[in-house]
Amino acid sequence: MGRRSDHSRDEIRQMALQAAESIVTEGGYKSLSARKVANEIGYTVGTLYLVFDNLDDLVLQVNGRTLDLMVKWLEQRVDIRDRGAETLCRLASSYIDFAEQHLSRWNMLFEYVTDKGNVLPDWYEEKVSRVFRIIEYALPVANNPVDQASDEQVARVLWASVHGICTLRIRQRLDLAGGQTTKQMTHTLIENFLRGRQAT
Amino acid sequence: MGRRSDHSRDEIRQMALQAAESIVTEGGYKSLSARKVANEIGYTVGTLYLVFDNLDDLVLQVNGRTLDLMVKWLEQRVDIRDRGAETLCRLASSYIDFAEQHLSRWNMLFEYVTDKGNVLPDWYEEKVSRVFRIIEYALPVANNPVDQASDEQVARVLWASVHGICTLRIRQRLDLAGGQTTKQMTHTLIENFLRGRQAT
DNA sequence: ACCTGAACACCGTTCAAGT
DNA sequence: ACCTGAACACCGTTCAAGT
Repeated sequence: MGRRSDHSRDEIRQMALQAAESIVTEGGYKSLSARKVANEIGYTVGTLYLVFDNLDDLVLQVNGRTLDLMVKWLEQRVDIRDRGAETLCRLASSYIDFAEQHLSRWNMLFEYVTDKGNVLPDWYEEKVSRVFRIIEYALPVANNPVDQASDEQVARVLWASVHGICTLRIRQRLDLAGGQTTKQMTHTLIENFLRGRQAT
Repeated sequence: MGRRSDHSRDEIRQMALQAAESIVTEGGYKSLSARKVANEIGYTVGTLYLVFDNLDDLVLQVNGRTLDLMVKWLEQRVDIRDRGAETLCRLASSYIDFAEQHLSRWNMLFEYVTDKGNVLPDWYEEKVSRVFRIIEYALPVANNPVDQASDEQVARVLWASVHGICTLRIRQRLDLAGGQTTKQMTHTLIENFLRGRQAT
């Protein structure tokens, strides 16, 4: 056996990531396995461990790419120079659309629970905060910036909230009370919150 | 082999659920396995499948009990006759405390993604809405109930939001911007939202 | 009737051995 | 140097066979 050099280390990595993505997209993250990925790219399992630390590492890389995709998705749908409630609502709607459109990958994004303390590498944290930054820029300027949470803080509060609505909805933990849609819920949230923020 | 009747069907179920809970609490939901549960209760794997449809079924039952525990936890910490922002903040804090105190079981609660459509049985949905009802009762009466989302709707919006903050925090997807704690975030959320709701 | 335990078809991960 | 494939220690799930 051994020695083929058909592909560079990095090529194998890219191939594996793409294969993993299509497996997850097709059958959900529970259907992902090292053997399947290896098979799909025409290598054996062993090779995968030359290129990734373990399966969790591979998952993390895929999740990183999902975050990249999400940033692009949001930026394509909202003009980053716009601000205000309307823009934030459009961002929330786009976020929900993304989750629905890439359901399996979105699920994997938040399923990932590492065994030891859930610490994430810096490059990953950076990708996460890039999402938050989009929200931050869309925040309307506060009326009374004194004794107010900073924009950075508000962006996080607001986005975590939108995310919560989105999760519970997708995980079916949220029977739609009174027939409100997920988008309506996020709009209720954003409008009331911002009104309250201006009325300090 | 066969035939022991040391325990009734239901006793075995209870034992298995308790064993599963302690396994999850100890080592996280990823460490849960049918063989481990069987071993812990002194039966073989086969027996588990006489009592549960499959491992997902067992997980769902455990999750149901976690929800019961959560309801009790919240009710113990907040007087259900109280209403208003302060009460809601206390509920949010208690929710976060619960997640931290029962981290592994809380993680399992939201990890559970069924393969087919994520549909959950009625008895489970009922347990979920019991949590929402606690929030609903704590909502202050709206100033201007006309053209307002109903209390039921607002309760869901608000609680999904608190949940989102809690999730992202626990999953480490939320670097604490400006050093705000999770509890501060929920309070910012609740106070601004309610102020906005009264200021219609 | 109740439970077993072996079997099936899978896993993640490692590493001596081949080219 | 690069990759293999067999091995190890696990999985979930089923079901003929024992008492």
